Amino acid sequence: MLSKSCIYALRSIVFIAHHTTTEFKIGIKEIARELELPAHYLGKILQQLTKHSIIQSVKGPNGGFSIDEKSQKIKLITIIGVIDGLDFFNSCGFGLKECSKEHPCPLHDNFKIYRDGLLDLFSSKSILDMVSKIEDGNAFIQNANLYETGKKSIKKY
Amino acid sequence: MLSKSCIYALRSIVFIAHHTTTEFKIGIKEIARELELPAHYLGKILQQLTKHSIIQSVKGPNGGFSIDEKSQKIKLITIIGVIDGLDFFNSCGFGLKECSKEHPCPLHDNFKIYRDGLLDLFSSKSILDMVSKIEDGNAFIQNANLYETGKKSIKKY
DNA sequence: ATAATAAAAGACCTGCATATCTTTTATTAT
DNA sequence: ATAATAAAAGATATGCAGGTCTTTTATTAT
Repeated sequence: MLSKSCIYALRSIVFIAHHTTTEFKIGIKEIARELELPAHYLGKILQQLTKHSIIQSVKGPNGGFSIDEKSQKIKLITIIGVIDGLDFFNSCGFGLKECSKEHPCPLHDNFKIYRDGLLDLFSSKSILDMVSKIEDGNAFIQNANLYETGKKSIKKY
Repeated sequence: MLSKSCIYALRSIVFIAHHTTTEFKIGIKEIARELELPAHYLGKILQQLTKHSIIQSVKGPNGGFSIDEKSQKIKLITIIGVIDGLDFFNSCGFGLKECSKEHPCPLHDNFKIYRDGLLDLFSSKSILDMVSKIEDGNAFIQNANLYETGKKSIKKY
């Protein structure tokens, strides 16, 4: 639904928002390491986001990426629009060229509910909303450490 | 969400169910023409479906594809499982390896609603359900003819 | 000034979904 | 038997998302 690029973008932005201030920036390598993403590829994506002023970057020593207060209020849908475009939210689940009230596919109404629901979701949630959840300990943007204590994953020996 | 292959499969099956009986079969070329799909590629897909006994095929003159009564009751999710697999319905929208109640991504609950909803939808609807809608004139599986009379698409000159 | 750092930019590679083309096999009609 | 038909099967091509590698540019610290 969302491309990998888009997912990488969203997770990185949230990570940057969580870990930086205008003074303390964070580099591609560290983001890539912490989120387990391919560093060079991530570079391209962050470039795009920088060009669109969704995040800020500084080159050279102590450089890296950060995100200002204002940008943290950006809604997820904006980022999706920049990376993937918004065609998905107006497309037919069965691939019909035109799928509308006048010429619906057999699941038009059903698909529409979910597509519209996701659109509403992405249109209502901001970067900051994600970060808050993480800071409250109610969500994660990094992968679970499989060897963490108390995780069901292990415990079988 | 569904791959092109899967969409081609679903549309073709519905088309076959709508247009054939055990006596009157339909060939790849005609299906491809009517649904505007690449014929040879479609062949491969129909092969898979035949192997899985979701449709039936006969070679030679007057041969082609058909679908028996019993197979028309097959649910869409079965076809999706054959062509795409069902990983999607158990995956994280943010790409986390583990995304669960214990280690949720920031939109875990929201994504889950839509994923589960789609799963229920595909699990409840059969080929026959699709065909019925079409035969009742309440849905289409072929693309709209842009030059059809009374379609908003044109009418601007 | 120089060296070190880190993003930006550009060129290139890879794998897979998608698509095409050709040959083979099964079936039917003559 | 033979020719025609149509799916099956196999080999090959294409396009693009995803990923890597190298060079350039901007910035900072010494």
